[in-house]
Formats: sequence, C-alpha cells, structure tokens
Amino acid sequence: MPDLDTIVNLCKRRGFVFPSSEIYGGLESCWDYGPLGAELKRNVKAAWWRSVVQERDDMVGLDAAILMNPRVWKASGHIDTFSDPLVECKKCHARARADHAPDMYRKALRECPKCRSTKVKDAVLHAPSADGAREQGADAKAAIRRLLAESYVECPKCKEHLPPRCPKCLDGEFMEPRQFNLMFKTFMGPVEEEAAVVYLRPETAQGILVNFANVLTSSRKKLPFGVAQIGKAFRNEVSPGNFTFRTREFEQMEIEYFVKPGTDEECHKRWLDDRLRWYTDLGMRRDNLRLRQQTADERAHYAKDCFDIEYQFPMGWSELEGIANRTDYDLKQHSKFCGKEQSYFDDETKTHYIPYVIEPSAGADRATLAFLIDAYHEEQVREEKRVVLKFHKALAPIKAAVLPLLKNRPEIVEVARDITRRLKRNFMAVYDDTAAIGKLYRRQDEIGTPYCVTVDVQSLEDKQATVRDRDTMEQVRVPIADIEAFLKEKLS
RNA sequence: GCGGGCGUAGCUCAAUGGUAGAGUGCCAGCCUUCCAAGCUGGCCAUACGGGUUCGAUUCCCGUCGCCCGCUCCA
Repeated sequence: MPDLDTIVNLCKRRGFVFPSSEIYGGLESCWDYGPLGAELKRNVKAAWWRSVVQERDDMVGLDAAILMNPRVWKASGHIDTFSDPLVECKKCHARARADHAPDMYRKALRECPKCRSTKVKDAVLHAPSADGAREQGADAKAAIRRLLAESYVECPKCKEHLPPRCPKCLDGEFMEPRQFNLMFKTFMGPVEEEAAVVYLRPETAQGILVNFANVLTSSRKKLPFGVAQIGKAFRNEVSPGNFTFRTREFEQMEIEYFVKPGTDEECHKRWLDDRLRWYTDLGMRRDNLRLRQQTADERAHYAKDCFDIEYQFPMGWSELEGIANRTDYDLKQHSKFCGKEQSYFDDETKTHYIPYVIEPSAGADRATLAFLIDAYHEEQVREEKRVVLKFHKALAPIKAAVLPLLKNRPEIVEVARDITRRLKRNFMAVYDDTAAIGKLYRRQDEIGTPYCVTVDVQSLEDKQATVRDRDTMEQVRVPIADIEAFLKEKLS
C-alpha cells in the first residue's frame, strides 16, 4: 500500500487534486479536483447513480438545495444536538468528549488517589442521568455541566468519592465545557440579521426526507422504494485532515430507502450486500474492505442499527459509508414540526403508517480517494519502476490515448489525430506526441488510461494500429476502421 | 481548538547572516520503427506579512497551510 504522501504527490503532479486556493496559501481541509480528478470523481458518482437509480425499479433521484428552511434542522435535531461538548484538562490539555469524560476517568484509574487501593477497576461511576442531554437543546449544556459537577467515582475500598479528573494525566481538572456546533451558519439576504440565519446543510439526507411526500405523489412509487441524491454537505469538523478523507466541505451520495416497519431489518441486510458489492464490482480489492457493525454507544440516538463499510487506508481502517436503520425517527420529527403527517397509505392493509428508513450514506470524496489508493501499483519493468493506476475501466479519467510512434512524419500524425477525433465522440480520449513512445506509455499508466493506440509507419500500409493494454502491456493490431468499435466493446 | 514537528522549483531533496544548487518534470528544436533513449536550448523556488540587521531564505514575532497525537465522522 502506498503511503498517503505518495498519493498526494501524484495527485498534485498529474492534476487529480490541488490544495484549494493554493496561490493564497490554501485553506485548511479544502481541496480542488483538477482535470483528471474531476473526471475520476464524476465517474465515481455516475457509477453510483447508475447502480442505485438507473438500474433499479424501486429508486428515483433527487437534487435538493443546499440551503433549506432552518426549521428543518430544528426538526432533525441538528441545531440542538449536532455538536460535541468538549472539555479540556487544565494541566496536560488533553481533550475529551464531556459526556464521556467521567467514565473515561473511571476506566483509566489505576489506583485510588486516597487509599492507594489498586482495586479501582471495580469502582462504580455515580452519575446523574444524562439522557435528556441530547434531545433537550439548550438544556443540554446545563446537563453536561451537571454531569461533570455531580458525578463521582466511588473507591470500592475506602468509599472515597472521587470527582472526575483528566483521563489522561489522572490529575488535572477540567476547564469549562465548550459546545461546538458543527453546522456552518450563513445569512440569507444582504443584511446580517439574526432573522435571516440559514445553515449550509450538514447532510443531504434531510433534503430527501422533507421531500418524501412530494416524491411519493409525483413518482407514484409504492413502498418499498428509495430516493438517491448526490450533493455537497458541510460540517465544522473539530479536526479535519488526511488529505480529502475528512474535509469540512464534502460530497455525499445518500439514499433514503422507505420500507414498511417490520421489514426494515431484512431490507437493511440487503443494502449491506448491495453496497459492499458496488465497491468490489468497481475493482476495489475485497481484502481492503470490511463491514463493521457499530456498537450501541457509537450509533446516533435515532438509529436502531448501523454498519460501516470501511476501507484500509494508509492511515488505517476508516469509514467509507455508513448504512443505518434510522427507523421512523426523521419522518416523525418532521410530522411533528411541520404539522403534516408524513405517512404512507398502504393499499393492501388500508392503513396509514410512517415508513422506516434505511440510509446508505457514502462519501463521494472518500470513495474517490479509496479507488485511487486501491488502483495504485508500482511494478518493476526492465529495472525501472512503473507506476500504474489500475482503475476499473468505468472509473478511468481518460479511456484511451492515441500516440504517433513518430511525430516527424505528417502522415502518421494525421492518422493519429483522426483516430483521436473519432474516439472523442464516444469517451474521453487524448492525443499526445510530446515524447518518445516509452515515456508516453508511462505517462498514461500513471493516470490509469486503460488503452493506448499507437500509429506507426506500417499503419500507413496495412491500415492497422496497435492497441496496448495498460495492465498487461500486451499489444494487438486492430484495423483502424474498427478501433472505435473495438474500444467501445472493451470499455463497456 | 490544544501539544509537538514542518514549510527552498510542478515533484524529490541540497546549501547559506552576503550571487540559492542538483535530480526529475515541463516546454521548444534535432533525432527516434513500441515500453520513462540521446543531444541542444529554455522554464520554474526560499508559504504569506511584519521585525532585528548595512544586508534575512537563514534569527525573532504573527498569519496560513501540512504532518503526528487528542477528538470526530460521510
């Protein structure tokens, strides 16, 4: 596996990804897709759309606005709970989730600071209930403060009440907890009035959920059915990083799949299979993928069950896609907040009910990065290192390059340019004559072009050209008149 | 946001309180009959802003960005 720096260098050098606004020193966690990166990401998104919309009868697409009525985020819970209350140690400056800190302290404790008993692993944490903290908005902060003030670990031996301290140095007290709301705020209209505050959506999902009724009536779909959407989302992450893996502006590929309650668990399983297979069908190595069930405390409060599809990135196993069973939580919330029941009328049972929602939520940038890393290969060819991106044909930014073996022969150049023109009508193709043939091949290898077409002197006689395969480097002669059809066949 | 490290050409890396070098890449020309050939010429850099100094890429401060850790997620 290449290290991340190798990938970052290649991306910069060949025009896959550049640092955003680089001439001004860049902007933290923001990246621009260059000419090849734009093609690659487009292909990833197109493959996803094809798989989850075009080829299915039970799915339709949607493209909702990034800016939405702020009440959406009140209903979804994002305004109140999409935040991490953090505390920081006054001594060692370690930080921890405020609501996890007391228990982290209990687990980290080796001996009682009072009686020196080492049996503290049996210690019990006494804490006021924090259940209300997540749902009650403004009260959440007070609840956290109460949690930190009132909870204590009781030493099993001397019964001393130990107030929670820093789980890292086991000594420092905490600073005042701070709330980070992860939503980007902006202002609708030219005047920055509080009344005009709107948010950049932190997930595309709500755009689908609030359109449930619209899609239902206009598409005449029956349960079970789903809605797919690709779009930008924004989160003020505490710590972005690892190249395009965690950025504050990112693109999601999300599905909300509506099902009859009771059928949700089986449907959830089917989506796990379908989504995992999507990655492997596009050439991602199965060994670099795994499915991991989230533990109860990892899951969002509304989720009944959730799995992560993880990829083995250079920095470790990390999430590509989360597939959650969101139950009827969202549609119920919107029913409550908008005053209109977001329900479905079931013709068979003649009953109204609020559907359950299975949500496969993938990161377009993460998928693009994973496909790039997975495609990266270094090989030894004649004592030289060959760098080749073995992209699936559907993902390769450029499908074919046309190369004249000799550029000082106008007849050859003319034939090659003519082939290029014809290929461009069908897919991304390029012409290149700026180096010797060996270097031209290596260039195309490094950007993952599956086929090179080489025109030589003999081509003028026999009207054939050489088609060279990226992965095997094998060559076949193909009549020039057939090249368009030949490559279309190969690439389909 | 906190702690630590770092920032020299498109990329990889040298050097220096006093003219910033190499490899590679890229461009042009010559040459070249299939896997990073050769020759000639050319292009490109001390992240940004301020300070100290006769003089700063080097020393100091700030900003921005990157990397590692804490934390979090698509």
